[in-house]
Amino acid sequence: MSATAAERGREARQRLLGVAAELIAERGWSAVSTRMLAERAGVAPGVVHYHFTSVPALLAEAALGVMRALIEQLGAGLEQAHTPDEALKLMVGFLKDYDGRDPTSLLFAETYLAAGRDEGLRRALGEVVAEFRRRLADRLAEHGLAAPEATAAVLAAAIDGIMLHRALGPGPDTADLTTVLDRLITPAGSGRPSARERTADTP
Amino acid sequence: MSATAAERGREARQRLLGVAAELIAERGWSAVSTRMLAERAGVAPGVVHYHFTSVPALLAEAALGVMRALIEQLGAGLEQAHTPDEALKLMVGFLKDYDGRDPTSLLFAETYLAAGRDEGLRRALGEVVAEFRRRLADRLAEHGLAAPEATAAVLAAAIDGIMLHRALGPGPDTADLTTVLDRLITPAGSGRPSARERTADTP
DNA sequence: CTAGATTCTGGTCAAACGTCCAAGACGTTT
DNA sequence: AAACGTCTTGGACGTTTGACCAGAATCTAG
Repeated sequence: MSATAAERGREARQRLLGVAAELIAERGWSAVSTRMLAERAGVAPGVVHYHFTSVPALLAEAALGVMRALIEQLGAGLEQAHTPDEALKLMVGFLKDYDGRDPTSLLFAETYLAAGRDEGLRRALGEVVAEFRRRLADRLAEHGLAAPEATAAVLAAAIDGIMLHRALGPGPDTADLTTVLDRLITPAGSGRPSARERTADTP
Repeated sequence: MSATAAERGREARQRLLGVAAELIAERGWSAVSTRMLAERAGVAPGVVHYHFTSVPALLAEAALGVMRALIEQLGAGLEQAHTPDEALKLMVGFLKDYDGRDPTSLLFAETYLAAGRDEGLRRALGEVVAEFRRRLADRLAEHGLAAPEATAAVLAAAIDGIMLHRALGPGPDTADLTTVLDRLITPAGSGRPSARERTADTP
């Protein structure tokens, strides 16, 4: 088996993936070109089609890689949260880092849209989102919140939507956001969370 | 002044705007080309640059036109709503029509992203969203809801985010969605029954 | 040291791109 | 009839695109 040659190849491949994620955010999914990728990655144009079957295939692999890593990180954080409030705080904290104008947020949005035009990408991305929703719903259900799946879906969607809107201009600050989103996990008519609308048994 | 010639010109211009909105949704913002637009609009390629200074300028005008019209329509509906619940029902009703895979939803998302790469478009789109948020916040404030601006921002963002996520696969149905979003306009600890159970009492 | 993989280079290819323009078409005005 | 304003035509321009490939380079294995 080769060691140095294969390693350099793997490195070039990885560099291309990283550069692809950057460029998707900067220029938009369909505006990323073979030569752009090659130049920024510091390789000859031909290398792109040596490591990947096509440019869209490279973009899809790059985007899914970043998204899976991030979702995994956030999901792992959720496992540490002991109350829905902690989970919410964690998610709002994410909103601080990813404000809709940064490369990661843009990559997410671009990938969402590209998924609508690529069946394979759509399926893969759908799985990533579904898994995160499931993990969040599990956390919420553990604490007896009503309609945990729907709540998780709305919460996750709200986070993404807020990122999108923020890119257009200033929105509510973190404190106000937390106050409002907190309503989602604090059912009406209760003085304290998980006191009245409890429908599931906590283990 | 000419009459028929100018009229035909105006018609071709309008047709190009309509076709541009379609193609942005179908192919993505940066994948719409001069010849594509001309062919579908049934005009010669040269007509595009006769009526518009550039392709991006045409795309921006087309997208803003559609979005302004839609936001205006929804805003007008809000003026008719007498309670936050009615406003919420109206917005969830919109979600039924625009589910994230339809041309209008895609146009919205594409324009959001394109705005990040075009200062002029960003400003114009920001104004459209801000005006809608303002109208929604006014409605919510009229009924004494706490933090009406932040609530309106979150509600509007949640709607957009839900549309995005829906494009990837089935999410919660309308009823569950209404239940959860209802929490946003029915603060906890208010002592009042859930908004769903109330009918038309005004404080 | 040679034979065999693997990776990289730099260029070619047809096609499509945005933009522009000279010439034609058409109805109105003089 | 002639001149005019407005819109349309179809092609030309230079550039860039995705994909591809023959050969050079580099490394491993025998």
